[in-house]
Amino acid sequence: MSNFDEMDAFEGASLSARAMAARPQPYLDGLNPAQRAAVEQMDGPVLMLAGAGTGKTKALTARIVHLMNTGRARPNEILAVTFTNKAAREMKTRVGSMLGQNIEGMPWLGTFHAICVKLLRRHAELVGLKSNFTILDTDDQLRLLKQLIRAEGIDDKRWPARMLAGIIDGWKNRALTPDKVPAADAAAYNHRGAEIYAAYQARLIELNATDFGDLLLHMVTIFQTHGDVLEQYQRWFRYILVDEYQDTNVAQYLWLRLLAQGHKNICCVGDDDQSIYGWRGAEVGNILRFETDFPGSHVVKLEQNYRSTPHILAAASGVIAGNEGRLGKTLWTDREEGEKVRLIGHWDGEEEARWIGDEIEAMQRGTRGMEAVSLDHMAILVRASHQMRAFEDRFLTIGLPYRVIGGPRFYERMEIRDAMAYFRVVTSPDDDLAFERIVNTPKRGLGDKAQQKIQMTARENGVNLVEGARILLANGGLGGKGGAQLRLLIDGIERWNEKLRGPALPLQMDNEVLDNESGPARVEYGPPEISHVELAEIILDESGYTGMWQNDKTPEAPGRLENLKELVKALEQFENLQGFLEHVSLIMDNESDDGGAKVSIMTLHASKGLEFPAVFLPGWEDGLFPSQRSMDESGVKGLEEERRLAYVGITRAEALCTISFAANRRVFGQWQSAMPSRFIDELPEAHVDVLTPPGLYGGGFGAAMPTSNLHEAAAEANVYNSPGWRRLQSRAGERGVSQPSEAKNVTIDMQAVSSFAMGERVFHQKFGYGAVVGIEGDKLEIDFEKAGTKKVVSRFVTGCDDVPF
DNA sequence: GGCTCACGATTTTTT
DNA sequence: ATCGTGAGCC
Repeated sequence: MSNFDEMDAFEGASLSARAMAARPQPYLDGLNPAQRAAVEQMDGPVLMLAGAGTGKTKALTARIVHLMNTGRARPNEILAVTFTNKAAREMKTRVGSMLGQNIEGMPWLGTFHAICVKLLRRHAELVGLKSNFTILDTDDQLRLLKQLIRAEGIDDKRWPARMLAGIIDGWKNRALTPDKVPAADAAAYNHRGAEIYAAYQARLIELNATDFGDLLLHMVTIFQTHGDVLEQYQRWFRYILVDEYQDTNVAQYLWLRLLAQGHKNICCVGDDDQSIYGWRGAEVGNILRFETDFPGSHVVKLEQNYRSTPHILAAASGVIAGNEGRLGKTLWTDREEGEKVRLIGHWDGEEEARWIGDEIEAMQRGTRGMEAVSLDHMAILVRASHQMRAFEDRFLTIGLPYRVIGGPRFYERMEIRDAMAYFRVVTSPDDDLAFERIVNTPKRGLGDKAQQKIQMTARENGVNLVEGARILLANGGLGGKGGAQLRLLIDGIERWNEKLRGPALPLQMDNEVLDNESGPARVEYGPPEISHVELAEIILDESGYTGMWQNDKTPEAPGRLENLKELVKALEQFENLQGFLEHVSLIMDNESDDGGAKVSIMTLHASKGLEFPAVFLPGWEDGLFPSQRSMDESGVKGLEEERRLAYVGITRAEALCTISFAANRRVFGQWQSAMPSRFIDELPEAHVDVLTPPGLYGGGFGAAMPTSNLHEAAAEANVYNSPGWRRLQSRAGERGVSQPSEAKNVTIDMQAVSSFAMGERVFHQKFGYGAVVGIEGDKLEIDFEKAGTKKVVSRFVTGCDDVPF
């Protein structure tokens, strides 16, 4: 691109605009016309419809840079919202590197929640909160609800707190405060839902706390009831950008719409075909309605796909075409044809796992002249997390390294939450929920009775639980071992709190004007006597929490201690405990990964936004995928969302996509047979290879025979759905008849014979301690103390010098 | 107050 | 099958 081209584009524009345009704009190079249009259409509402793999992040970041570069907005006047911290981080990094310098921060680039926290801290008093409110996690939320439910005398067995939490979340997603719950929802939670919701909200205010949903809800409320506050931000945010717009819920939508009414420069990026979060409140309708919601808008479609082969795109398009009411895009690519999508049926889930394992090993090795593929470049995407087990079991047995994406996150682990609760009690003694969590952890002999006494005393005196406990002890209301232990804890909290050196005076909150640097109102802290890292160690140590895990003999204990160490290490990056707690309540991700190539296993939901050269999509059976529950609960809408999930799955693949299903599967301990997924029928035949299933003699079904119907070819599996056939098959499997489609030379490495002896006590990362009860080559059969008998490759276990148990 | 046994539920999940 | 919860028992 030359500057002349650039000038041409601006011919007729004012001199200043031309002068602006004359600035170097290297970020425009390498954008395709659609992307470029999305970047250069700066005025008014813009909907960037970005199909899978069409380079939307590139366009989005280029747009941000362009806005700054052309002087349309300063970095702090751009509001850029994402759903995940990961996305926010990526955008920050990319904007930074595109600018080729360290941008002086974009304070308003972040997740909906992070941005709302910033705003809410400035205006907390408008909804009855103090600016230092705490953000409850789901655990606290549930405990609080349970208390309220019991106080109402409701049987929380018949009416679980979880259920109510879900209902309340749903209302919050729809921006409904207790007084606005519609009559149609009156029957919710045994007709008491709205009532308890109101009580819950009131209690949160008392606790000076919010849950995640409140962050949005409170801000919408403030914007709706305080025109002056809203106006101030409408003026401030000259440009608004929203990522993954199809995932926004009603509250987020309202929030955005209110803010966008000022300059009307809102750019929403999304793909209606990838809307897969309807079950948690996302409204596809938001993106479908964009043009009517924002009159005078421009729609730009990004349709050139840079990720997948034509066969893969065609397969995905074929499936998604079954949905009604799409905005409609046609993905295309100039890549080479590549391999067709592969389809294969199996006898049962275990065989499916075995076949995929073999297939992965073959690809890793490189077969049929194809290049070897790194395990990092392969992924297995499942509908429900319980499907992962079959793969984990199999991969553990054959020694195939894998990683599970999206399991419990670091900050959701019990030990981390416990530790955090200690920090919370120390930093804010009013945090009753945190106190409840740790008062008897480790065990201090303070059971229900003692805890109730503390609650009573606190309530009678109108103080927090820590204070209540102190009074109770002073009155001699709790004696014995429990009393002494409680004394220790209370004294400890006091001691730690002194060492903490509470916050010095918060700087004046200025609600009138946004300061130019536009950071959140900052609170300064005095110099602590000891570092918060040391303090954290002291707290965990003196409270006996670390000791509790050191004395714990379960296989998880060492890992938990490790996590605690990591937690303390993470503290170093923060100025103080408060800052850390704030960060953690919003950032719940865990990206730590040790080296070594591994196959990724994850749910389809977790795979959105990712890509892999080779993707396996197992479990395509009606009832499992599409999920029966989804169809029962949400009918056609549910089915369409499942179909979008299929679309997301297929479009994760760059070069090789393998779909499979099993005729039989164990569900909740019961064997069940299933029909192949209806989505299989929707795959366009011209782009699919039906593989011969292994172990089915003579290619019992679908053997690349010209059939008019893939489904029919695949469904024949059920013909053989009898116990006798099954037994025959399982034996065939054991004899090794089951082979991947690529013939391979199986070499059994006899060198690898394990160095373990029968009866030897060993330790395994996942299963804990056990004894060797069988040895076959390098595979060991181990009777684990906790996990039962498993076959495991010897290099995954370590011997221990312990005395045999 | 702590432990054991029985019962029930069991898609997807970020912040 | 398996896991977490809660009631009931020591």
